[in-house]
Amino acid sequence: MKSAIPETGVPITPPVAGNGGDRQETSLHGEILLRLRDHVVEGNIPEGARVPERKLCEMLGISRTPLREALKVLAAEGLIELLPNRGARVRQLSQRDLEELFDVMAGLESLAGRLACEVITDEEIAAIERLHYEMYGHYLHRDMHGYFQSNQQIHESIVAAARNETLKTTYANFAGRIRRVRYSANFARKRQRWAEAMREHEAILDALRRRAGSELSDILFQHLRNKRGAAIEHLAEGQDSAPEAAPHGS
Amino acid sequence: MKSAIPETGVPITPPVAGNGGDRQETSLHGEILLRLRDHVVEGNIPEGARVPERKLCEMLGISRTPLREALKVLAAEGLIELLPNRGARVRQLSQRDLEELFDVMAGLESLAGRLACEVITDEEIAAIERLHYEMYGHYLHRDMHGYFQSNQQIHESIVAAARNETLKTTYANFAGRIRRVRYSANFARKRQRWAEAMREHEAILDALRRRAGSELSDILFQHLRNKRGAAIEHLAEGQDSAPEAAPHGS
DNA sequence: AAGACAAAAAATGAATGCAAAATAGCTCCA
DNA sequence: TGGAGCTATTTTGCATTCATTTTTTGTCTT
Repeated sequence: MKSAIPETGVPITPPVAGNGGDRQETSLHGEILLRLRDHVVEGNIPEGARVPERKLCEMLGISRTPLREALKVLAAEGLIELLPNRGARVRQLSQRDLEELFDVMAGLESLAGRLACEVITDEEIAAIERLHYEMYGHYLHRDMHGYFQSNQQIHESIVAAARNETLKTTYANFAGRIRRVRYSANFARKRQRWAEAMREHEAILDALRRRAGSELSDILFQHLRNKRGAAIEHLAEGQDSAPEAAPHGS
Repeated sequence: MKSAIPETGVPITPPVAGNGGDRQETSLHGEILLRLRDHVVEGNIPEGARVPERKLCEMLGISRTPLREALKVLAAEGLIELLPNRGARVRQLSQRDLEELFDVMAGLESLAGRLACEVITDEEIAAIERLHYEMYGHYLHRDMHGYFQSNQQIHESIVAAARNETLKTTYANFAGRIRRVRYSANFARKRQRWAEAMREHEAILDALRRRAGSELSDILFQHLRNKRGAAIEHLAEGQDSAPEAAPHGS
């Protein structure tokens, strides 16, 4: 490798010499794609901010060609926007966009539940039950973060139990798009909504045990619909106007 | 066999001078993407066939850079595969892949139905009813092709009625992936299954009229599940070994 | 004659170069 | 002082070029 990384910018991750580490990805383009996607999903770039290619190239230590390929893919995934002749910006989600995304996620999880009922094993159910009680513990201790994690794991377990890689990939894609929001959405939970969510989770588990596919499908959809409501409300309050260009005084 | 593609130098479509005609797309890359996607979706390239960049460039009359960008996007969409250092090939769907795709489509339509019930207007329902009777006419006349079209239009109308652009886009993506199969799947319909499908459509319309969301969701899922069954069977019979080179002469 | 090895040819992956478009900067004027 | 208009710089889009990797071809050995 000869291209000395211009010292202009700080590399997004430590400049690993070999491949990207934990993920097996051979091509530079693929590696770039993974890193850029993470970088965007994790919210390191302010929403709506213009992101000059040159800067990204310097940050990543590569030329523009593979970067542009990665950008095109990220745009296709809905994470960024590509304005003709005007560069890439992190996609800014309107309230309507969020509603739509939440609904699609709800549909996917609802589908996952239905499919899971057809093929889930007792062991998988047992594992989800364990997560459920773990989550219940967090609930009792008012441990928001722990609750969030267990909750997420439960939902992911259901998706995994559906044994449908296509679904899983699609689900992951949407999850990435709303990840930022999802997190804050979780903290939006008021005490009451929290208790409600716990009850819904009981119902989910119950339907799952009985392998009641269409029932579970309904419950999951409603559960996520309620979540959506909380999330959107929360965001509507919090970020009314200026989501970018933070006033540099504070 | 080396390439079922027209010989070198023949553009896929006449080299439109201005913009792409009916679609508004400004960038060359975008134009290329649309054309290539259509080209693949319509099945002009044999499945699993290697597609040399050079040849495509000549066909499209462009250089490799925008073409490669488009290929990356198509790969992200699941239409083609990109083997490292070994070029692009049209993605070959295994039977399992198809099952998964059909299930996800079923989930998406099921979701669409549920959402549609919340917001659909009487006019939209009336339009779907018209399509339904039109389809029934085709059914009575044993007009397979007409039936197929009306059927497709009904399903698309339901998706449209959900008023969720994200869902619509995602649905279109999956529809593209299985389009080839979908078509032949349709011809797989035996007389009996056909009658069954008509009855299911009656039920769909009924649930829609009553705005019975979760009921419609169930019916749609089952309807597509049955379709899936027919399609997969058909393909398992017909294309054991050679999944390409469709004898479309029949 | 069949298989193995090696060199040539071709294809891919990435970098660089160049023209067009957009943004920034500057001058001039009311 | 503030804005319209023009110029310079930056940035994007695409073509071209360079370096590897893969594939093909040809020869030699057993």
